[in-house]
Amino acid sequence: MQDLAKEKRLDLFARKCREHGIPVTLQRRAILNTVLDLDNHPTADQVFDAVVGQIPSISRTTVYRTLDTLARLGVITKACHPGNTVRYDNRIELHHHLVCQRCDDVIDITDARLDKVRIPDTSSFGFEVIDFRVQLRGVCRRCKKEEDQT
Amino acid sequence: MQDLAKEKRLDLFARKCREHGIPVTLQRRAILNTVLDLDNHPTADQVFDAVVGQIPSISRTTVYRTLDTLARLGVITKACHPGNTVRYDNRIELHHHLVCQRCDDVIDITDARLDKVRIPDTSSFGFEVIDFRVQLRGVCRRCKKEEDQT
DNA sequence: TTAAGTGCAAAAGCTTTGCGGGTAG
DNA sequence: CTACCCGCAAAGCTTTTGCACTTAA
Repeated sequence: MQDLAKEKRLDLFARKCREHGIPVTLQRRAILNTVLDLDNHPTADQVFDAVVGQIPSISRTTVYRTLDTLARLGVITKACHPGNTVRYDNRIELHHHLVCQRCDDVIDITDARLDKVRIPDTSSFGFEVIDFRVQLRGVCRRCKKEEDQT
Repeated sequence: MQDLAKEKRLDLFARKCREHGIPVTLQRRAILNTVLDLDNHPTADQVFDAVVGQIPSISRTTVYRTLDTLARLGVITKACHPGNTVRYDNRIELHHHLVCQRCDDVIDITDARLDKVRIPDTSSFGFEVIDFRVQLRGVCRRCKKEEDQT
């Protein structure tokens, strides 16, 4: 990521910390900084490997905790990525997903307008598109209720 | 899932097995059957818990292996679902993903037309949409090359 | 018959937890 | 000063591997 964009993100981070009353620590800054440099959807472990270069004494635990914190603050996002904890889906026809950002629940929806999305040309990536899916990200009914009670 | 749809899917499975020359075993049928009943994007472990009721002697290993096989045959799909192996994304602005179904790699793309997707009304789910992302699923350059060589 | 699948046990990964010492505000 | 954070070690999960036995075609 470019330096200017990085500066802006670090500022955003500082502001969010003040808003939420959480301290800006050396480790948090270093971890954010590292994620901004890593461009390909790293796992927590990959971030750890990269950040150890800057702070040799840092622990895995801190990296896991901090990434979660940064995502909660909205300074980075969690990517929906096929990973170790795979979920299986018994629908093979075109459909879409509501993904709750609080509880990670996924709800199926069908919508004719979404089905008609025009697929962009991906040949410059050498990528052949077979099908697609729209993820609508937000907050589900249950989590919204819990929020209201707080 | 309704009985008719289930029958059709079990037939599809049988056909795919013949095509690929792999045996239709008792376990595979039971596991597929179970996934078709389970409607909410189950993990392998949740499928195991459900299928043990039918075949008490079945092992976790078989469930893991079979789900992978079924997904390879295209009889079920893997859902991109936030799970244990979370990936983090340093982009917080609107963008989309090319997801390779062979190697699980994710490539970022931006596309003005995709950005303009009309979000459907999700109020009947009590779901509040905050943003969205289009996943284009297919085969990446590297995997396509490997396929050609085989 | 025979290639492939299955179950078991053990290993390998990944992530979380509890706790004493340390640090930002 | 004081609440919150950090590192460590250990526990807890989930998933994969190697091997001998069993089974579908």
